[in-house]
Amino acid sequence: MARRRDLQGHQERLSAATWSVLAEHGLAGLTLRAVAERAGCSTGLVLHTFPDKQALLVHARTLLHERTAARADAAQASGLEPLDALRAVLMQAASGSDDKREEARVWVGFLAAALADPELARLHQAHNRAFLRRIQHLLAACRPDWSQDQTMRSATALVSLVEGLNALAAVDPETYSAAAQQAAIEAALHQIRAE
Amino acid sequence: MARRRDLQGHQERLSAATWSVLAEHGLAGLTLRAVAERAGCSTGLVLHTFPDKQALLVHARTLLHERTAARADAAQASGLEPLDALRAVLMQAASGSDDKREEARVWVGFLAAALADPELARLHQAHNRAFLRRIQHLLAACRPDWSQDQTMRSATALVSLVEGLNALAAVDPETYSAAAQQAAIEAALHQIRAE
DNA sequence: TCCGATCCGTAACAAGCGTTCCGGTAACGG
DNA sequence: CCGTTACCGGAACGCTTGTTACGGATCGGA
Repeated sequence: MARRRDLQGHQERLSAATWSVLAEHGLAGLTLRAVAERAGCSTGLVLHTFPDKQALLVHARTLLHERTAARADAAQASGLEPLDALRAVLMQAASGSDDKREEARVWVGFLAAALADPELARLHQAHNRAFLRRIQHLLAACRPDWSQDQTMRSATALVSLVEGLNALAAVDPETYSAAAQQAAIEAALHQIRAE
Repeated sequence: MARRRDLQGHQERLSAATWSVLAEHGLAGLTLRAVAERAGCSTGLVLHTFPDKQALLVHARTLLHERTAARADAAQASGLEPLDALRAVLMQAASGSDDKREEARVWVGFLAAALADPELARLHQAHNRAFLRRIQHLLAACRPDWSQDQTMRSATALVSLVEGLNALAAVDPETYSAAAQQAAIEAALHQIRAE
């Protein structure tokens, strides 16, 4: 026997480095060497931790979703009233702060990578549909009088609004500032309440 | 003197090939060789038509915007009532048909490329802000009683909704079908009318 | 203490990239 | 009809990429 490595720790550290590089240098700059340098290790460690580059991307994408899902869980639990819970979930999903905007850039990068990689596309679909279901359930609690169709339509619109805000803020943070995003979400919530 | 080349024709053909490759193989598959093969020419012609790869991307991005702007102009002119004009513009911007969905994939690709390329980011901002202003003006015609702030907020929400629908439909066309997109846009328009 | 198994950094590999350059070729003017 | 000139294809270059293989470093157990 000999020294035991911290596999899970390496995976998480390399995934974090992947996010960082992806946010800063985009998809084209996301090389194994750049990830290794950002993580402070060699490219050898990267491919001892993951079988290949795609596996690294898949792990980073999955971990990103788990983080956001946990954050959404916390936001959802914080709100007592159904509408407050819905607001909290939508607001934390939007890219208000700087680190959230970095996360939005990473999200756009993974989205573009999913255009060519079927596995990443599968992951994106699964995660986005889970988010859609979450909003749908919150919406049903807010408006139990709505039909399932109407609830579904409204959930689709809310999710599209939030992800559209994120995507646009990733490249144009001035126009889509935190205040502009909050105002847009608040207006959409107002519609939910009033209609 | 000798034979004269069709510079503009080559530029347009290569830009179209760029869109096609970008939609099918993503950012990573967007190589000069792939573009040349799709256009049915050699890589030499590509770099005789454009100084380098970035210039090709910039031209393709600009041409894409001009096409969509022309289509938006046509949609805007077709509607007699202000609300109908707004509806027509939003609907043509959404990715209902198959070729529109391909366009949405291209848009996502350029968006991700803009994360690392400042020039592409500049173009994206300019084009998106122009679209935002267009919606803002249409909205002002629909609701002259609204304040400028309220008009601006609503325009931001509408643009984010449409671009979010496009981005999500690019990777998950089943969930974000043409019908789902139209329903989401129609619901947003209903809010404009009712509020 | 020393052995041996385990882990990781280094260096090399082939493949593919953007880009350059030159030779053949096609078209126009005389 | 022919010579000149502009144009384009294709091969080559240097570089970077993902991936692999090897050797040294490092720790646990006897």
